[in-house]
Amino acid sequence: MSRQISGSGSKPVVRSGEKADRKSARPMAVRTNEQSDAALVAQRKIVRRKSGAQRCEQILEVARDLIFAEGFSNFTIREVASRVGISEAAIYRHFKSKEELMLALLEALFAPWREAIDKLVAEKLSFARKLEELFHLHLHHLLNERLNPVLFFSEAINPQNQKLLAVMRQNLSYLGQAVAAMVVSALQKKQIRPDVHADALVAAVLGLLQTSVIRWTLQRSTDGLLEDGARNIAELARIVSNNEA
Amino acid sequence: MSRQISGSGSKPVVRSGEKADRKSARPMAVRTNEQSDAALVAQRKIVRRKSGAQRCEQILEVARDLIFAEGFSNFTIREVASRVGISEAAIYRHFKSKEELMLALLEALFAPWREAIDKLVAEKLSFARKLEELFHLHLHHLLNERLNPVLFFSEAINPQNQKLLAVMRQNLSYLGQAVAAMVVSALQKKQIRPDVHADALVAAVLGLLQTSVIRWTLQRSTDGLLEDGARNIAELARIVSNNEA
DNA sequence: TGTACATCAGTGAACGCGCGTTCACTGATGTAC
DNA sequence: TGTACATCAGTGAACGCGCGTTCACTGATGTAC
Repeated sequence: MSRQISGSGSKPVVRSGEKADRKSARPMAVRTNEQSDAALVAQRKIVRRKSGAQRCEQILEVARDLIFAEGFSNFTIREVASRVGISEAAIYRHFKSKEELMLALLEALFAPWREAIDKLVAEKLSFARKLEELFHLHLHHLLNERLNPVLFFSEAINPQNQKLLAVMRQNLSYLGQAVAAMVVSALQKKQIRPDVHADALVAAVLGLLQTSVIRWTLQRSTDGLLEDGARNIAELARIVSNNEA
Repeated sequence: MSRQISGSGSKPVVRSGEKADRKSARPMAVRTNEQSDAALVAQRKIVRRKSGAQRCEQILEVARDLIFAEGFSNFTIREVASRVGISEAAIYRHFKSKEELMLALLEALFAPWREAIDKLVAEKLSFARKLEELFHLHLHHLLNERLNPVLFFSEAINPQNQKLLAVMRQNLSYLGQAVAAMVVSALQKKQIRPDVHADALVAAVLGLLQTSVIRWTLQRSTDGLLEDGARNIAELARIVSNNEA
């Protein structure tokens, strides 16, 4: 898009120097003879190595931060490599392609989220409390763990990549099933009015969760996000609660 | 992404010939002396002109179809131009930049949608009926008028373009205000249980609408979409309806 | 009814850029003897 | 404890490609006289 507005700067800078700075982590304004090991290493363009596993984690972490903070458009192999402090080619030592990197990132993001949901479903709490906890859990993962809606939407938008789309669908349906389990259990325990349709309630809960996500995505601000969302979901729980029981 | 899989084909084809074929609209396998005017025109690379307004509309129409069917990733000036049957440069006679084209497209998409919503809000119907109509209206515009969620999400994802993001936000809040107006009116007319919080109900309605959109975006199928959505929103209306009145 | 001319919708070719990916090569690291 | 060597994480430079955009130019169209 607005390519002429190269506001981000920092791109046409000599990259090797950049990396060295990041690694040696000291001013090093003018090179003198009493250079440190780090500086020498930097001059020789040798980067301290990390084991494969460590580096993989680091790359995923950087990618996660990058997408969370700046969206998908800035998520390039060049940018990830630059932030990690290695060359673009080095990324390919750890991930076969950009797509592989993205799939690995998705798994790293969604796995803990699914675990947390599982744990919650199994807990012995009232329906209202469970909804409340689910909402907090969901937003916690979105905001603090950077399980990013951006990631989520992005490949729904570029349906060229069927694998990523499938992963998205899978995780969304996971959430749906968890909510359905909660609703069914609450109906059995008569915590919910018996005339409430389970499917509709599930849809309403998912809708409220998604509304919060979309609101955050569009506003990029957490102002009132948790409060409003929690209030709405509590109100939904109250409306369907079985007062006669 | 998967660039090696150049499955889409049709890209590295000589482009001028492609255009000519589209215009002359006949086989024209081997050129003979008894060529038609159209073929001659094609040979001379002269495309029958359209007035500015006509062409603008056509370009927007093509862009709309393209994004609706194939998502954002295929939405390029080249592709639009190719489908319209003119050169890329010609697009710039009608739109200053790709961004301008997108803003014009957004307006073309959202304006009728907003009008339809306004009309519905003003109508004299029960709350349940209004919700039902709103749901149908929303999905009708999404699916038939191709007011595309893809468009909607896409720039939420690339927050580099603040103008587009602003338009999205604006239209979403337009919908929110319309629903709020419906709810407030229904509360006044005592069609809704008086203990229902307006904000929460608005959020639930928006949530159900968004759920339908996300479901369609991820599944790209309308199977059961209208039925399920309508059932859920009817159920919501039923749950909050004032039975004592 | 011609004619002269401004305007306007079109053209093909090129541009600079950023992207994902690959290449041959380098030097550190771990390990077997 | 050295030494030889396979492996592995790194490098810089280049690649081909698709993108948005610009260029000088062309010929059709509408209009004033």
